[in-house]
Formats: sequence, structure tokens, C-alpha cells
Amino acid sequence: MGRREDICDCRIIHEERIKAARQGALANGEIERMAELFKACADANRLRILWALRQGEMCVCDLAALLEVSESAVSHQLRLLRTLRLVRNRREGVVLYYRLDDEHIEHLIQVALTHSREERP
Amino acid sequence: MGRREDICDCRIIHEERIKAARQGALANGEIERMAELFKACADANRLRILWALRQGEMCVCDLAALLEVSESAVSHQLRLLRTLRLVRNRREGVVLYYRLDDEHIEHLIQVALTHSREERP
DNA sequence: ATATTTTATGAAAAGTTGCTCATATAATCA
DNA sequence: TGATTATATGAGCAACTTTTCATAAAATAT
Repeated sequence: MGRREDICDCRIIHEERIKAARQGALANGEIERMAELFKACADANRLRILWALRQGEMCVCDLAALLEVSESAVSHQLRLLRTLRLVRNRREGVVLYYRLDDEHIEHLIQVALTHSREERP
Repeated sequence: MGRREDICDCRIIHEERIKAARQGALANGEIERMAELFKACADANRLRILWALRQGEMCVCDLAALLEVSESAVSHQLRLLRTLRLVRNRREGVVLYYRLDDEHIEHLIQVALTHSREERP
């Protein structure tokens, strides 16, 4: 008892499958980065922001008005999205205009939307 | 002061854009469902499970061994994935075999992977 | 310079998630 | 029947997120 492997306390039923899964597995860093990307999209307010920015750039104040939340809250969410490179901004005087960082995000959201719409009754 | 609209305490700078965004906006329920789908994928262990199941079905014990976490933890995660219809199971005696519920999930993950790989330096 | 405006940020409160541990259930076996 | 095996589930806790509140910073105007 206490060997490194047996986190699973019942006999391993399909060693072959586990071996295969281990070989097909992604590197740890890759899984983490994917999870981060999904996390960025895993919040209704952030999704609303990303969805709105498809149509063109908007400033913090616009987004706050659209989502009906405080500017501070939007700003925090934008920081997260900026850090993860989903959005990018451009300053014009006092105003910061945010836009999507690239088209991939739009694609990802479209796929998710299609999937969630096709969900069973 | 106190009108319904001014959650945003600075003047609304681009009413046109807000109006446009409101028209293009998704229904609330739709945003929530999309967020749920993203949430389901927004965890490294759940992603590992989904990624592994691409190759074929596995039982709880297999997955626990693969991820090196407790069976209880895997079972909780599987329940979440089941509830959100990302996985489905089949009983054979005492053993429950889990598999992806449909091919959309695989597609979604592939898009995310591609995107996260193409991220800038 | 000072005041004003828009946005950013840090800290703490409020809310959510993911794990563990103990217990329950469902199928099988003796 | 009772015992065993594989999995499910509920409660509780630790870790993390999201919002709020107060304050700071950057650009502009006076």
C-alpha cells in the first residue's frame, strides 16, 4: 500500500485503454492553456462583452451600459480578457476602445453557440 | 437621478453602438447556456476526461487512474459533464462506461486547442 | 495648477467550485 | 441472505472568482 500509482483503489479494469489514453494525452501545459481559454469564455458577462465586440469596438462605458453592470466590474473583466489576449484596446484621448484580439475567438464562440443550440430537448 | 438606465455613471458615449449591440445581442438564456458549456470545459481535469474519451469509452476507475485523482472526484466531474450532456454512460454489470455524448464536443475542443496553440509569443 | 472625465487597480466581501470524507446505491458473488 | 465491488451522492471545507468600494492614474479642459 502507498505506491505512487494507486490513487485508484479498485483494480484497474482496462490497462490497455489507460495506456492508449496516456499516449494520446496532451502535454500538461497545453491542457492548462486550453482550460484558461475556456475559462475566459465561461462567464455570462464576459461572453456578452465578447459577443458585443464582434460588431466593432466599444469603450468601457458603453459596455457597462450594455451589460447593466458597474464600469469597475467591466474593467476587471476586460483586464482578464486582455491578459488572456482575447481583447485588445486602443486609446483615443481619455477613452479606451476595446475590440476582439483576433477572429479565432469569434469562431470559438460560434461553435459553442451552434453546439448549445443543437442540444437535445 | 435614479432612473433605470444609468447604471453607467458617466455619459453614454456611443448610443448608436449600444443600440446596435442590443439588437445583435443574444437572448439571456442563450448566453447562460453557452457560458455553461464553456464552464464544463473550463477545468483541466474535465478537459483531460473529455480528451481521453475521444479515443473511446472508459470507466470511472480508468479515468481516476489516468488523471491520478480519486474516483469520487472523477465521479463528481462526470456528473457535471453528464448533466450538461457532454458525456453519456452505459452500464455493463457493475461498471459504467462513459463516452462523449456527441461529436460536437470534440469539435469545440479541437477549435480551442488550435486557438490556444496559435497564441502569440 | 486644479478640476473633470474615463478607466484601472487593490483589498475585501460575496458567491462559486472542486475536492475529501463518509455514506448510499446497484449489480454481482458466495 | 450477506459480502464485495464499482460508482454516486451529500455535506463540509479550502481555494478560487466576481463584484463592490475606495482610491489612483492618465488625458483633457479651464
